[in-house]
Amino acid sequence: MTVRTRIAPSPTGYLHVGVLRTAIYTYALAKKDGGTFILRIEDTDQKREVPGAVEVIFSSLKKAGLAWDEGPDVGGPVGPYVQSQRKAMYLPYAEKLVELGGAYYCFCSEAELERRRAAAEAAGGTFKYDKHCLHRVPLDEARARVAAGEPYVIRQNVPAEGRCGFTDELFGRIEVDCSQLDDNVLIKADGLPTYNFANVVDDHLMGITHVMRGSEYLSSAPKYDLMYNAFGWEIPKYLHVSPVMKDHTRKISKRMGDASFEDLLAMGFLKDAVVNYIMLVGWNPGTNQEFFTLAEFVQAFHIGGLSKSPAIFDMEKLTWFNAEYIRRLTPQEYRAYAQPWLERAMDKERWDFDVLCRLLHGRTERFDRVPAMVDFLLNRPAIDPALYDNKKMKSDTAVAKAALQAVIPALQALGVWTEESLHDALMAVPPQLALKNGQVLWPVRIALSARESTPGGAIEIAYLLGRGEALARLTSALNEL
RNA sequence: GCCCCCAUGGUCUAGUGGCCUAGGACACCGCCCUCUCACGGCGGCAACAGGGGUUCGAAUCCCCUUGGGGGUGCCA
Repeated sequence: MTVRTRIAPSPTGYLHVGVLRTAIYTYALAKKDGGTFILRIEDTDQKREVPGAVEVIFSSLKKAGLAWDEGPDVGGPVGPYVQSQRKAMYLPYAEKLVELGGAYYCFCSEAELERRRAAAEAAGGTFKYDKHCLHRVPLDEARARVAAGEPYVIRQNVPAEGRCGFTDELFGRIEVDCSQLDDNVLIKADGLPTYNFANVVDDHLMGITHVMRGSEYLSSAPKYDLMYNAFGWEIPKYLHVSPVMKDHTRKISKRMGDASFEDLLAMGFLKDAVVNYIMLVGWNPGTNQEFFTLAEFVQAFHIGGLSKSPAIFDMEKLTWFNAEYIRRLTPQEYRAYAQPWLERAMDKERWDFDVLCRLLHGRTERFDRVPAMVDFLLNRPAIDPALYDNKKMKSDTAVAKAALQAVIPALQALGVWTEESLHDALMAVPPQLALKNGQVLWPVRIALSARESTPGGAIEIAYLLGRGEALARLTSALNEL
């Protein structure tokens, strides 16, 4: 039997990192066995419809490298792959379930139910539907009322007593008293199915062999098995994965300002770095390997490596992965990524982007930080005199003054203004003054940048600034001393 | 409230009864390299939530407590 898995996102307008992670695992589960990975859009909640959201899912999943074999755009043998387009398929199954005794028609109004729910909660309890319509409305009467056009829903008929449960590949057998379970709505008044029904019908009809989803479905899974059994359908293997958290008590939430996959890319994270990091939030290979291409991950993936507890998303570690991935870029690739960020910050005609990129490449953790790394070139900030004092460089304001006094004429005398000529001219100064290299180069770099740390040292910065600006900065710095 | 699940450093985790003096990575600290920073190299700080059992032996098995997550929707 070939493995068939599916990722079934709701079109929200962005790709949640938790959904991305589930998608990566689900993809790997199928692909490691040469199986089929399916994309299904779960848009049965029309109130939440977001225009263009499906396209965001397409582009995000593609960027992540997760190519689906069947889906809304590429089609497939068990389509359509958008639940709203499958609308007509659900009602017959619901009616069949009614016949089988696993469901019933319900005519209670939403407002009435809401009133009772509020009352139950005010009393400190939980509202549970009392099967009123199951007991009070005989099936033929119910069908007549439906035929007459009366609004209705179809509810699952969960046994009032006994135990029910399901088996998860990771968590094992989980059971609960059926009395704990509510008779959920399967078909809404608008005719569309709820997730609780659509997922069972679609997973069956689409031949899904392994159902992977968030652990928020752990509590409702027993109800799904009840339906599979009522229909006589084969139960798929379940794999519930724990949530991705922002801290110990809160899940990652786009609505609470946390970054989505697209947001991370816009911040200057490389997609491969994000995907690589996400893989490891809640999964480990059992070895010390941390760097995985998607293909390597597919081979390494195994269910036993999944964690049962929630995992906190660590932006610091993602940043480290990103920096590692950036360092592995070729200079050409780096340039392609950095160029837009540099152009946003500075005039490409005035500044030498080749040299800038060479200096920035090994120091870039995220591309959105590039502009701040080079802003001192645009305008020299005021120099804090304390910057000249550096114990390790054996530099202080007196040393700085002597160094600048010697460096300025030496640079004024330079014929060509290149990194090489600057290097030779600056390196000639320390011996003349009986100073160490750092005692000259540190003050020069401070005078040029007014910064404690910079991409590149005195030589590179002097080159980038150009003769006029560099000498002007050195001269004014000397005057301020 | 009730039900389900989970529990190793600050974070992600290895560990499935003796290989554990609890391993790796991020972060942090120190040293080296060095014209700054970064990179790189070396070293360091830091955890089995608590309490009971079971066992010759428990991070590993059981129970309780505590903490955390999830569910309790005509959301998914």
